Amino acid sequence: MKIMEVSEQYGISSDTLRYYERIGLIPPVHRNESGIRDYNELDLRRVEFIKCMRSAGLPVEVLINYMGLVQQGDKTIESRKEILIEQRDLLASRMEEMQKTLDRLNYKIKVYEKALLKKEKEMIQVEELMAGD
Amino acid sequence: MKIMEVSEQYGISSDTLRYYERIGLIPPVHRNESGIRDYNELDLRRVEFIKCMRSAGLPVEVLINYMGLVQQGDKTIESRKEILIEQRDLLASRMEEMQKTLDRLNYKIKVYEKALLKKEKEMIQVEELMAGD
DNA sequence: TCTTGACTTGGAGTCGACTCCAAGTGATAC
DNA sequence: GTATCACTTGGAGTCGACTCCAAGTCAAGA
Repeated sequence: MKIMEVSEQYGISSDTLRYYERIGLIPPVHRNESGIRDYNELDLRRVEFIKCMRSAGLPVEVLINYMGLVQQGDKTIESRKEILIEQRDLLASRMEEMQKTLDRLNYKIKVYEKALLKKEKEMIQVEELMAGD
Repeated sequence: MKIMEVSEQYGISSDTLRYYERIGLIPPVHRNESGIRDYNELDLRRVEFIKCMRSAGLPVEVLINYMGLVQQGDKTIESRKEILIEQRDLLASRMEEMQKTLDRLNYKIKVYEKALLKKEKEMIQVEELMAGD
């Protein structure tokens, strides 16, 4: 699969895909005879994993570190697990924070809706007054 | 309340508080006779609101826009409500995305735990072998 | 054969959101 | 009264994460 197709399939620009490879976030991608990137199954799985983790805001640096450990095989499982636990906890607490904000936004929206209803009512009263009955 | 106290109370650097004021995110803060910021009740409520919204990732630009409308009074309630609804929906969908990642992290952590248990078991078997019974 | 177009590289530029800095002022502590 | 310290300003610098660019290579089509 060529870089453009990967880019379209995952919604990641080819610039970003190359950037990820350059900084070592994704190990060197498989190439064809002409030296052009030809993503294989494993490459795609990595792209998809990174996309998922990045979409939740996990820092690139942490992911570089994690992916490096994956490359080193089973002896790094313990430290990989620790990284994931740390990031999971951070993610969970960010989500709690966001939930608070979400609740607050919903509350404010409700308040505004009430205010708008009240306004409308007043308008109707004015109309009735102007109708003169 | 002086800028340093506000900074400590809300965990926002005084540089950031001044920055927020400069870009119009927070309307000019009350000053004492010597021209030094002296946050009053209303100023503090605004700081707290901004802190909450920023902690969930609402963009500064959107908040500047919203705060500007608040300053213009009741005639802007409709557009303010629309902004909040848009941001609420964006926030909710970001949280859904994050939930997927959270689930995936939890799953991977479990897999790693199993792998570690298996490893440990093998170690014990090796020990038993070396004990020679 | 020449052009088109997708790819390659390394490096520079951008963006959002701060964060730091230098130079200056004014009030409190010794 | 002078030293210290928090404050003031405008502007420059930083950081993370891309995003864009120029110059070059290569394969396929008119």
